Amino acid sequence: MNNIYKVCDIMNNNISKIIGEKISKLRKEKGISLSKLAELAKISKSTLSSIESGNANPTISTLWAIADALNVPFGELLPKEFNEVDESGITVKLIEQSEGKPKIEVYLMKLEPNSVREAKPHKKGVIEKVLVIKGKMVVGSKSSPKCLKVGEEIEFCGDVPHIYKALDEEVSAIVVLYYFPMEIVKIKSLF
Amino acid sequence: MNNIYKVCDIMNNNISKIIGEKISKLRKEKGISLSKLAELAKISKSTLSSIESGNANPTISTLWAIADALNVPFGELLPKEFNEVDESGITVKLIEQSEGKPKIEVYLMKLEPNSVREAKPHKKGVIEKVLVIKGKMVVGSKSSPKCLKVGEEIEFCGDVPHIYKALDEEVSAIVVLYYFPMEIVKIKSLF
DNA sequence: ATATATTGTTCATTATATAGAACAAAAATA
DNA sequence: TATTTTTGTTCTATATAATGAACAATATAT
Repeated sequence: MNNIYKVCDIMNNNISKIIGEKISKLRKEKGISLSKLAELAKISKSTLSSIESGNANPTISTLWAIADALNVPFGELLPKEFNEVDESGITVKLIEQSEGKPKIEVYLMKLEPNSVREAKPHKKGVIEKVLVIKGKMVVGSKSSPKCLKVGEEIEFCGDVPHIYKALDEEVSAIVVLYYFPMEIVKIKSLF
Repeated sequence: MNNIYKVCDIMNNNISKIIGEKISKLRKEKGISLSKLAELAKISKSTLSSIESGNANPTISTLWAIADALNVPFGELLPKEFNEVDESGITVKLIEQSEGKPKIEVYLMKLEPNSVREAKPHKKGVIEKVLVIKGKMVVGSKSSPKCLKVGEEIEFCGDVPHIYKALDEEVSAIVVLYYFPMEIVKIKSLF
């Protein structure tokens, strides 16, 4: 038993546990029994039982059959992605990235009401754009943040400490990082 | 849901084939050999070989290890989800939606080189914003579309026929739909 | 040119995911 | 009430996913 197996086992356990819980939750929401779901998915009860209890490492075909039987998209069974970070009520998910000129990263940021994130400076020459999709937030350089509402956007140099703060409702925003040297700080109100 | 794929893909090919092709494609894009990827993912060459060739039914832990080694989110290896529409080289995926005022929908649009999409008018009072993340594209109302490159964005009334056209490289763009009555058409160049 | 390393595939072996039967407990039936 | 059905779990047996070695074909190095 070497390290590789050890690592695999640990990883596997976490994923399996999350998947198992999701399946169990979805099944109960649909109000069907484990036996019934196994029958619908055309897999054995024992297999489904071990998957739901988290002591399994199911194959893709088995999972697919379960998703199909539950009538949910496959991704519904999976844990949150690696690129999805959750800290103190703020979730950041990488949507898209490009290695062009400039290099770009696009994130979907979700903030629970009144949550705050203080971000350390990025490298010199990083421009950050924030476009508010839902709610109201205060965002920008820590020294002079601006209040934005739905549809508004801000751009600022990412190389200084900056802040994201949701007001008293849930907030969604698209955050775009441009990696190249510039110095623009402006705010644009669309509506 | 998955029924669609069951009918369209799985009956003929199968999930394994699709997954195998995706992994192979992603690996070649990264420019690494099968042997190297197997090493990175800490799985055997033979396993990876059979997965890529479509003659396998991998476990979730194996797939997870491969996604991790490729440095892509797990979902990247899977067939497209239900919210992802593919037509003539253009993929549109719903990223986020909000029922606020205005109602907003955010999409990630990916266009293969030289692909074109002509969209029918939305309802009156829909404003559409397009932010280019990668490549160059021609976008806007069909009568007066504009050419945008990375970092540039356009807003236009969605209630007229409009067009999305990639130039000779792959294009990614964030598309935001605002559902409320207004009449703005403007273009803003950031860089 | 020869030697060495790396490519991806195929095979036998090993590890393990799934199936199927047996089981007790809880519901549902009579 | 007693009987039957259905619940989810836990075994053993079987099917198969993953491994590691052997392989020919290329590529790289000496």
